[in-house]
Amino acid sequence: MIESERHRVILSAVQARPVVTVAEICEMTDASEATVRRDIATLHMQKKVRRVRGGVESLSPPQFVGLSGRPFEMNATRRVAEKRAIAQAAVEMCEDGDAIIINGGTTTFQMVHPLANRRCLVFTNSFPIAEHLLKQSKNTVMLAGGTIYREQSIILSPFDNDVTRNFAARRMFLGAQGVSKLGVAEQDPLIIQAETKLIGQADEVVLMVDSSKFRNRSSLILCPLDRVTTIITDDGITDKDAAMIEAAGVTLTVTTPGRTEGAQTAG
Amino acid sequence: MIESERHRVILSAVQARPVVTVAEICEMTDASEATVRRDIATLHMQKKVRRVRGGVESLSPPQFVGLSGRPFEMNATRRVAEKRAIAQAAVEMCEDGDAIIINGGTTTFQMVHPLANRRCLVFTNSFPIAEHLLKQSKNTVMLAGGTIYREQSIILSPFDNDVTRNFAARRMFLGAQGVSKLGVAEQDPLIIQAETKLIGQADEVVLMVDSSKFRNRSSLILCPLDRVTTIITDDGITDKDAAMIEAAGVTLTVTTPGRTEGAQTAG
DNA sequence: TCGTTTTCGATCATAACCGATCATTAATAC
DNA sequence: GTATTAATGATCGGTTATGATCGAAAACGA
Repeated sequence: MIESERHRVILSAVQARPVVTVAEICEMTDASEATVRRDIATLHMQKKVRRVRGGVESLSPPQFVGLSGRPFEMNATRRVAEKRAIAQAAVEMCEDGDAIIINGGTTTFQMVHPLANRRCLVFTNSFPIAEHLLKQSKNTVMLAGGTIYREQSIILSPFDNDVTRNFAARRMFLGAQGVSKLGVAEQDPLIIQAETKLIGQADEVVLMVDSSKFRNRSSLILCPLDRVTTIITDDGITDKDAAMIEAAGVTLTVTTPGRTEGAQTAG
Repeated sequence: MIESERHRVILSAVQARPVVTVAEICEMTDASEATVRRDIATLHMQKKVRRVRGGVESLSPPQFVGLSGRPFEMNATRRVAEKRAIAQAAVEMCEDGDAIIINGGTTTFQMVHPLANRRCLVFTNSFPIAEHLLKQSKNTVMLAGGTIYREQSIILSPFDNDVTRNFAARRMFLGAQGVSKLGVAEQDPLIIQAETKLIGQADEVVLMVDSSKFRNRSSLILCPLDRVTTIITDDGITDKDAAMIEAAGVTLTVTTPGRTEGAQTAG
């Protein structure tokens, strides 16, 4: 087995469960202990995994797994201030009693805090979002059924005929990896699959992306831009991108991360 | 089980109930008392848990409001020893790779700890069970879709065509409020509804009830006794009840709460 | 208060793990 | 074909974790 192959095996093993021992990896790869240790050292240097005595563990789970208090930690996510402001603006679009869909993602996750004292009907495919809303809010929570994918922390069912098809919402809130005139883009096929299932169940689609996402090029297009009703972003957006959005007939809401309240609407 | 793995287990266990004893952690991790003490000391230094005489406790007591405001954890503290012994015996029926269904309940919830180092495919309608298995075990977790009911902490969908129908398991593990020759009884119609959905998806049904449940009179019959393959209970069961079970052609497993190993099978 | 039981901390031998080194093998270049 | 390089596996010494033992300390019951 070649080196990159082993690395792949290790990475996938680590995301399948919290911790994998050296011996287990030896067995999986038919490599010697020495080689596995070298692989682990390499991946550790690349910050792909955390090395612990006896084996490796995933880099993310200490937060995602380590419940107690806040689910997956802010530290893991970049541009928290922007995401918080965007999430705040998103929640301000909701009223008590609304039926909304919140797709899993680090930006949408920020909605759980402003949602704390709302009473909406929330459908989500994100385990951390459901967990947080359950424990810290009075919203009614509905969850998609299926396998829980640890890495993405989303729940996805291979079957089409699940509870998702029976839920109709006024709005769906959605994060994404990239936005361009080609449409809304993601990187992970699994996430595409999960989002595609939900996107048809809402009248309006609200896309929540910080301004850096307009510079991202991701290969997988989720949907065209005109499927989106509203885009919420931060004030780092360029005039050119703003023009592009308005040209597509999409409402643009620009937030100012500094202030808590700060949400100015334009377009 | 390596160090970081044990730490995970401890953190997760502490979060499940207010205080966990050293002996309990030994059992969960297959480690010696000395090692567990060292682990506790380490976590205490890291301010992850509080070390108390006899075991560990959570740093944040208020965190213990489960999904609902109160009931889950409180309820779970009744007859814990019995429930844990029963859960232990239940897990011993499982092998790695098995597809099993675990219905929500305080008795079945105790299965999450012995399941820590198994690798099964677990389908559940219980949010807390999914949460714990996800965070502290290597098992693949599948979750039923639907509304999350805080009081019962189960997930239930009003629709029949959900992911549940596509899951076939070897065994289903089930708790109940009462058992008599009339059958398996519950008190909450919602729980009846949830259990009915699952009970048809498994070849064998394993009923986990502590011996006090044989004296309970609940009005809602879930299923007749002969739908159950095995009943696991504790040694408080009367000869009369044992005879009744055997007369119904059900295998009876009696556990001895005091001992760690203690599971004697008869019938 | 005393004696009993449980829990704790320290010590030590053992075992597991790690890092470094070196010989061997495989791949590639010349 | 050989030479060069990288990767791998085995070995070994040092380090760290582990489990058993035992005496001390703390809780408990009378």
